[in-house]
Amino acid sequence: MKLLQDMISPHLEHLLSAKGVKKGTWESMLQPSREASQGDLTLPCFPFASVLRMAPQAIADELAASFPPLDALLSVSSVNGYLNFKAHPEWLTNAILSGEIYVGNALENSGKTGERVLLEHTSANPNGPFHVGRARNAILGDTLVRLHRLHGDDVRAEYYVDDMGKQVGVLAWALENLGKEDVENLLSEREPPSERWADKADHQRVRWYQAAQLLRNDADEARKSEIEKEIGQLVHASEHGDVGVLESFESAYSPVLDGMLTTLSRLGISFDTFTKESTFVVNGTVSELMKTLDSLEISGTADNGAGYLDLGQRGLKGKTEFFYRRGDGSSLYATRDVAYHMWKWGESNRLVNVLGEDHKLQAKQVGMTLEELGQQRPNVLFYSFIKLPEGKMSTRRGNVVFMDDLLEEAHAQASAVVRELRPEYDDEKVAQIAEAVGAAAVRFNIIKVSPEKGFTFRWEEALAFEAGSAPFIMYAHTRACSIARRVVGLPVSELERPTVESMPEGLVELLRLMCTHNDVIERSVREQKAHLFALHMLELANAYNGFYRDCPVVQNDKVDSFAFSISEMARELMRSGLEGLGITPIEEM
RNA sequence: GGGCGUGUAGCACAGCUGGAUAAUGCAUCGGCCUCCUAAGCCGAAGAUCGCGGGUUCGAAUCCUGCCACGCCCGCCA
Repeated sequence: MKLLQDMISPHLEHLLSAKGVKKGTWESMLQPSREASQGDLTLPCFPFASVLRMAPQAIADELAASFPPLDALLSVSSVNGYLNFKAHPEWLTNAILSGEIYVGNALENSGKTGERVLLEHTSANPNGPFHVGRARNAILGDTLVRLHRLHGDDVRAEYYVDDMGKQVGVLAWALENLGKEDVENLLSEREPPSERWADKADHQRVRWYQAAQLLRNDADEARKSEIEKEIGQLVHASEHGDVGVLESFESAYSPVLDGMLTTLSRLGISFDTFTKESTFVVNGTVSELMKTLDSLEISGTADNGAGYLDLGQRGLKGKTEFFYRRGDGSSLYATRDVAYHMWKWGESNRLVNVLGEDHKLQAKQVGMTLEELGQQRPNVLFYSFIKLPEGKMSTRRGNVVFMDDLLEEAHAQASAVVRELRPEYDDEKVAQIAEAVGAAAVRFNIIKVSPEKGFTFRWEEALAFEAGSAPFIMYAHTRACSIARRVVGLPVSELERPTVESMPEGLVELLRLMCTHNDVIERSVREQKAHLFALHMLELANAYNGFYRDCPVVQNDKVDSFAFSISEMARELMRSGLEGLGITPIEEM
C-alpha cells in the first residue's frame, strides 16, 4: 500500500537513522504484510539485530513505542520481531473519497506517464484459423496492452505480419496449383471442415495449406521434388524482395489474416498497426544491416559465403554461431527481425514482445545482436504452450481446438446458464450477456495463470462460470450497477462518514483493497504479470461481495450516502479493471 | 549431451527481490434466499512446498546434486 508507505517512511527514517540504520538497508523491507490480519505494512526487524546488538523483538517494541501517532495509522504494533502498521480506515476512506485512487482507462491512451510503449504480440503466421494454443499470445499481449493503458502509458499494439518465406509460400503455391477437388481428395481421411465456418476464409484456405503439406510429405519422389522446386523459387523470390511474388503472397494470406482478426475481435482484441516483414527487405534496410554485421569484430564467414556472428565471444552458451545471411546472400528470419527491432526503437521508447517459449534462443540472439549494434534489447514476455489432453496442438496435423469453436461453445454454455437463472430475460438480452460472459470466461481462464506455466486445455475448466472465474467479477460489478439503478429517485441521507468502531469488516476490507488497486496495476505492468492483476480483481470482487453483505446502501427506501459513494467508487474500479482484463463490464447478468 | 523453464492439498493455481499460522478456486462435508441479482455469502476438512545436501537468526523462495515433465540447440519460420 504505497499511500501508507509514503506516510510512514519519513518517520521510520527519522527513528532508524537516529540509531545508525541507513535508509537503503530497510527501505525495500517495508512490505505489504503477509498476514493481512496483522496489518497493511510490515517491517521485519531481524536484520537490525546484529547491527544494533539488540533482540529483534526489543527493536520492534522500541520502534512501536516511539512511533508518532498519525492520522493515517490505526495502530503500530510489535509482534515477534515484526513491526506492523495498520492503516486507519477513516484515513483510507478519506483517500478514496478525495480521489487519490486513480481509476484509469484501459481503452484509450492517456499520456499520463509519458511512456511510449510499442507492444508487439500475436504475429501468427497467416496460414490458418486461430487455435487455442496460438491464442495465449494474443490474450496475454492484449491484456498487457490494456494494463499499460490503465496504468497511463501510451501504447501501440502491433502485429508483425509474416508475409514472406516458406509458410506463406506453401499457402500461395497451394492456392495457385490445387483445385477444390484435389484438396478434398487429399484430405479425405481428415475430419471434414465444420459447416459453421464454411464462409470464413481462414477455415477454407487452411485446407489448401494442409493439403500442400500432405503432398510435400507423401507424394511420389518426382512430384515431391517438382513441388519443392516450385515453392523454393517462390520463397527465394520473396526473400529477395520480388514485389510481384510478394503481392501474390499477400492476396493468398490476406483473407486468412482477416479471418483470424475477426476471431480475435470477438475476444476484444485489436491492433493499432500492422508491419509487414517484407518491408525491410524491399526498402533495403536488411541488406544495409547485413553489411554492418559483416564489419563487426565478432563476424565470420562460412565456406559458402554465409555470414554469422560468433556470439560465444559475448558469453552465449551452447550453439554460439548466429547466422544472419545464407550462402546465396539472402537474409534469414532473424536478420529481418533485427532490422525490424531497429525500426521499432525509432518509433517508441519502450519495446515489449510476447513470444512463445520456442523463441527463447532466437530472441536472445536478436537481443545480443542489437546490443552489438549499440541498441537496446526489447523486453520479452515468454509463455509456455497450451496442450490438449491428447497432446500438442498442431494446425498441420489437424489436432486443434479452434478459437472460433471454443467461443461458440462458451456462448452456448453461458446462454444456457442465463436462461436457467433469468427466465425473464428476452432472447436479445440473453445473447448479449452470453457473448460477454463466454468471451470473458475464455480470456480469464488463460490470463489468470502465470505465463511460464504450461497448461492443458480442458473444456470444463475453460467454461466454468463459478467463483474464481471472470463471471464472478462481472457479477460483483452488476451488483454495484444494480444498486446505482435502485438509488435513482430515492431520498439520500447527508454524507456522514462512519467512525472506525461502526465500520463492519466487509467495509474495511473493501477500503483496504481499493487502496492497493493502483499498486497492483503498477506492479503487473512493471513485471509484465497480468495474472497478478487478474487475481487482484478476484479479491476486489470478493471484497465487494463482503461490503454488499455488511453495508446496505438502500434501506427502508432511503439511501445511505456514504455507503453509496464507496459502492460507486468500487463500481468504477471494477469497471475499468474488467476492461483492463479485456472483459466487457455488463450491467446486468 | 548442452541451454532455458516447470514441479506447492484429490484436481487446478498464487506466493519465489529470503520473513509470521503457505493464499485462492474446483471437488468433499455443513449452514444461509419474506432482505440492494444466491453466477452470491458463512463455516469445516484437506499440504512430507519433487527428493537429498548446503548457506542463514529464519528457506516454498538463495546455492548445489539428483529425479520427472516441457521447450530449444536449422545457412527453417
